[in-house]
Amino acid sequence: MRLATWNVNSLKARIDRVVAWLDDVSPDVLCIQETKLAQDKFPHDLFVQLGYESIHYGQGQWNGVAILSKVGIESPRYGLTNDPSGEARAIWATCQGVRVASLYIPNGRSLEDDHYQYKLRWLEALLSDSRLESEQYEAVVLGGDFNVAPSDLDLWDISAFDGMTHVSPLERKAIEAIIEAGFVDLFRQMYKDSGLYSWWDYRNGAFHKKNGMRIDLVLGSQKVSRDMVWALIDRNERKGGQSQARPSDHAPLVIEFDH
DNA sequence: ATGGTCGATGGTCGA
Repeated sequence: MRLATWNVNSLKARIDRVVAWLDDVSPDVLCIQETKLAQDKFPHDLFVQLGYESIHYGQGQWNGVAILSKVGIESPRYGLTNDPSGEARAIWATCQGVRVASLYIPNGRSLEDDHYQYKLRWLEALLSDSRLESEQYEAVVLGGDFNVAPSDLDLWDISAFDGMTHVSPLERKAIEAIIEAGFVDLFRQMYKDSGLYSWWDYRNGAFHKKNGMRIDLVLGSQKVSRDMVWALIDRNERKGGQSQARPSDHAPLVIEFDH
């Protein structure tokens, strides 16, 4: 199975690029974050023309997550069991026997902000659901924008992140807790190098300066980890250019495993 | 190059 996750930063603004990318890469399953679409605005019919069934959990101008699948969608679930807010940040489906989540973890904003405590509560609720789903399914993948760089390898300069979110010990512990619950950071399993990022700020020429972070992850259960074949971050998709529509600030992460 | 993000939105916030 080829599975990808991509924070598109508005599906409406990105639809041409998403369609072209699906045509190029042909993932069996695509987890999308930040659709920024109301529930009734999602282009299910367009994706059907490309061979994909889809489910969407939208709330309008912010957030919004979706799963596209060429191999079926069963047992959809919206949100988290103990969701701290009700924002549209999690959606689940079974695709060809694989339990898939598309996740958009809260940003946190700053360590002093209430939104940071919300982020930590949200990650706790995700840990709880990850355990629940693991009891039901052997193959589980949690794909999404985690808004956490798991280690110092996952950003360009740790000194630029002193006192910032995305790297704080509590956020990293929350990711580590999911890993201790039996999940594996599938991209990191394949590559140990620094400098491999999935997000670059639009501002200050960050992409060209290689000032990025690896905050988009696919966490897989042991079964998926054992069956991994390859992984890649499609950083070409972060490029702009005069002949191309504007990019998202995130690049897609693609994994392939025997299934 | 005396500026330097983007998207939803319709003044300003969120990332």
